[in-house]
Amino acid sequence: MAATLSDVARLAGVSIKTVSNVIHDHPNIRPATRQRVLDAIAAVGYRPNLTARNLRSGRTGVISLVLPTLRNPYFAELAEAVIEAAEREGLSVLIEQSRGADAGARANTAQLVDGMLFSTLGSEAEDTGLYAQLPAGPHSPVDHVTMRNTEAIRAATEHLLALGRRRIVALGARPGDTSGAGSLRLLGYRQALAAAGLDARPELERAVESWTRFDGAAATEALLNSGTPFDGIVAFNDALALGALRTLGQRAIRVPEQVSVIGFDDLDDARYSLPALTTISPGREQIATLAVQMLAERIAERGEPLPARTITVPFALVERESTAQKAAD
Amino acid sequence: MAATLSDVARLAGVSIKTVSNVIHDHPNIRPATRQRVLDAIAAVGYRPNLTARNLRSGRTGVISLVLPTLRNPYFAELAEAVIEAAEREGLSVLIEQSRGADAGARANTAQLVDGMLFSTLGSEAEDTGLYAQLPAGPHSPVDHVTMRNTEAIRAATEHLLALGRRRIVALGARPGDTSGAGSLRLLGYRQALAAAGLDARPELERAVESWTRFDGAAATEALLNSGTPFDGIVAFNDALALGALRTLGQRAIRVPEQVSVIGFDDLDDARYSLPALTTISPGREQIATLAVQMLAERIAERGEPLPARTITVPFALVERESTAQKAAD
DNA sequence: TTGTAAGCGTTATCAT
DNA sequence: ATGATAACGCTTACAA
Repeated sequence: MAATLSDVARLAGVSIKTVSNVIHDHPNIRPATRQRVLDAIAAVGYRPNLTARNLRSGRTGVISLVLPTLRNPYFAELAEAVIEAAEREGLSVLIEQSRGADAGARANTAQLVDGMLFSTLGSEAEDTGLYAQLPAGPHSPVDHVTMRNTEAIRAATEHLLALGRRRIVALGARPGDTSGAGSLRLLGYRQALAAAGLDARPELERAVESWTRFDGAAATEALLNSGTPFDGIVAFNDALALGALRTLGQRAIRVPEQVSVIGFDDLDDARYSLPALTTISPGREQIATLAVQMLAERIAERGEPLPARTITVPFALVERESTAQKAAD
Repeated sequence: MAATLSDVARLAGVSIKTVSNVIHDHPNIRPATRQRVLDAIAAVGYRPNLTARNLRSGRTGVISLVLPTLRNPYFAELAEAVIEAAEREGLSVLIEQSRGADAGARANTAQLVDGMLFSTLGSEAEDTGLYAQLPAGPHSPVDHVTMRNTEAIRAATEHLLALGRRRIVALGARPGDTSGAGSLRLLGYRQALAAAGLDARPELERAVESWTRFDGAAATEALLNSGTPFDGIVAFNDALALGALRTLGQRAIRVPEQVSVIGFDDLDDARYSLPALTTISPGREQIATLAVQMLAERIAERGEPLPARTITVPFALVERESTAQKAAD
């Protein structure tokens, strides 16, 4: 149905090579010929067939982004950042939902894309940045753009300490975790307490099943019911913090007057919660940009396998209402 | 680099046609031959080249979803639903962000995909379901899966009326709107009031710039400042309703005791707000499923252009805390 | 400056 | 039951 190169060539009375030359702005084309070709292109409404071009070039201009779910605003905002970064590199993004980046799920579209981005590598629901890999094989090198999990939560905790908080809850610890964002963040919390000369209190390290608003609300509920006194909450992500705010609101506990709350992720939601949530901005745009760039490099260097690289991006603490200074202090 | 059909054929000592036959489970293959081919496939780690297959078949197995932004949970949840529906049809989804489905943006990946889904057709930021179209041309027929905008808001308004509310605000009207979801929903609101024998009060129809949490909060602020008394809010989407809840919370106005609030969209957020938001569930999964199916049909019927079709899906009213019956009533 | 022709990896039509 | 071989639409040496 669609017009092809030879349709155009026939109409213009030239060879397909000449048409191709015009399309690719090759030098050495007589202006008259060029014009004739352009007219023919317009006349038949020619659009290059990208599939054929892809077969020839071995590239598709598409990368895939594998993430657990778009319903989680963290991943939705990450996806948006990736799509924008990819567009800047002239790449389109195919989104694939998959818990745990199992090879099976990858194989799905692996032949269709030039490269793949994973928001999480293991089966842990937690994420720490982005992984980039060519679709080549399971053993090809993986680049990683990550964030300063430990330092950021340490800074968050120190922020509450500086406000005079002394009974600070770590919301989001996970029992058996020894790796992943959870344990890195717990470490930062403990470091901050230790540096301030405070003892770690196990009853202030609250475990959750998953880093969701629901679990944040439930854990806060349980915390209140336990009677353990506290005056600050360092939540390991914004969803947990927003859940905590909900429970505190329900129980009529005032934030920030009675309890200071800080999150991690800087979701759009954090700006509109009541009160607006102080949080760690992990550098999402930069993570997306760098991961896409590294992947684009790998795609370009096809054949010369670059060694796996890891980049860590800086974070920022965004102060909002939930940790505002108490008026009477 | 990757093994091809002829690599396999050479190793198995057969022709590529035979290999292809084995791959496609064609009949009439001697078991011994089949086994030899399968062994060869395993030996060289052969994976079919999808790009070549696409060129041959004229299909890519990819559709694109064009939407304004993933940061808006409405679109993120819609995207998730579309991706899941597409997976069921064996399709992958490429996400493209674009305000207003201008032809320029479409052309981008049009050659790469078998079909396109738009969450909004005109330049209006509002959406009403999904539009489905082949990448063929701007004049090809467009299918539309939509929701009962008017009936749903009418039901929402009647829900508040049934609770005894009489001064019900319509939050989300837009000044010059004569078409699109906004005007359809305003119509439903007015119908409900009229049916209840109530006069429409212009001061209760509150305009907003955009259907965001921010504007919902601001409009509610303005409403309170205006001194206009009201006891219910029908928000034209959940974002507006959540913004309203924020302002009401800040002003210590109790929901649902003093004011009942109902939204539209049934976002995940609606479940976790304080109080949890009563809302209209517009049948998002069904919209996504039907739109993908219609598109898949069009892709299959390539050549026999089906006429443009429109399907309207049913809605449901989801009762939560924000319209709970007042205890003392 | 332009044309001819090979080849990307498949699928599918013919023979055999 | 299997093999040659011609497309699919494009890019690109190589010729002319």
